[in-house]
Amino acid sequence: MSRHAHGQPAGLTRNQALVHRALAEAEGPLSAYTILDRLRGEGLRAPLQVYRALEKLVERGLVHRLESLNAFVACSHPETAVHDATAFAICDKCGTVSELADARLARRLATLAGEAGYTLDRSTVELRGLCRACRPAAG
Amino acid sequence: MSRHAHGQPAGLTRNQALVHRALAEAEGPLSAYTILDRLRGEGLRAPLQVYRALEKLVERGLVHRLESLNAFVACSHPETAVHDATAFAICDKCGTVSELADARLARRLATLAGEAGYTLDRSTVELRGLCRACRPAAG
DNA sequence: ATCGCATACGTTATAAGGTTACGCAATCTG
DNA sequence: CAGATTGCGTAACCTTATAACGTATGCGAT
Repeated sequence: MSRHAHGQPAGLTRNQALVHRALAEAEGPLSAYTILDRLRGEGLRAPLQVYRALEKLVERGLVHRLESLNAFVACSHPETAVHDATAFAICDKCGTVSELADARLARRLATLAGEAGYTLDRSTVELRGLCRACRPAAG
Repeated sequence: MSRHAHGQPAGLTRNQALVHRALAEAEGPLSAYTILDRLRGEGLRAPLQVYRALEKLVERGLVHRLESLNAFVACSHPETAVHDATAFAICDKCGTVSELADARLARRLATLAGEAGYTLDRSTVELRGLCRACRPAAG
């Protein structure tokens, strides 16, 4: 496995490693600007530094972008080869995010896209609702 | 059906009708600011006028927001009751969008969310790839 | 070694997308 | 008619993302 003992993936540049660590240490998704703020102490100053690092990290499947939130999360199972068919459940109240991998869903999406005449390159699946903790207790 | 002969849904305010028409007449998705620009001739001046209209239109299921594009499209089957489980296929080359409704997908998403401990309120499913016309011809 | 190329970096400025705050007008409801 | 609700218009502002430019560094081929 391409990691050191400290859990940092190998082969990252300084900025990439900083951004990845910020996300890995966060409880939930962070916006690019929040990441920037958290890394000012490390010398980062401009949005582009963060966006460039994020771009590479997303390419490598180490970070996911949550489109409906304009935010980013560290991938919770970076070992997995395929990261472009991942679904996310997002709690509308507390913001908790769960990463879901499901082959059946992936197949259904591929089939649907194919039937509509599209090749499927990557998919965005974001489910909004309430997590167990935030759900009002049942009668 | 709640429409006039001209295809405009009934019960819309002026701004809502303008925004809806702009989207219905467009070939593809439009950003809020593009809508605004197209409606300046009709007297719209500020982003908020468009966003407010969009909010209502989305609530009523007449318009969908494409999160991965930060853009909006008119719903292609507004008669359908349920608009919160719609999937979209988006061509990365020409920008064409197809709206896909699929009960099996909807069920799978509901199941997945449930298994992860979430209630499912609404889902975002956006499939990126190439449409038939843009796909390089096979051998 | 050094040229050419690719990749990352840093900085400034700016574009694009979205919201807050405030007040007025019309409509509905009791 | 009082109060509530909904929509409207304007200005200012905030957040998110990219363009444009130049520098530095590693690396393979001549």
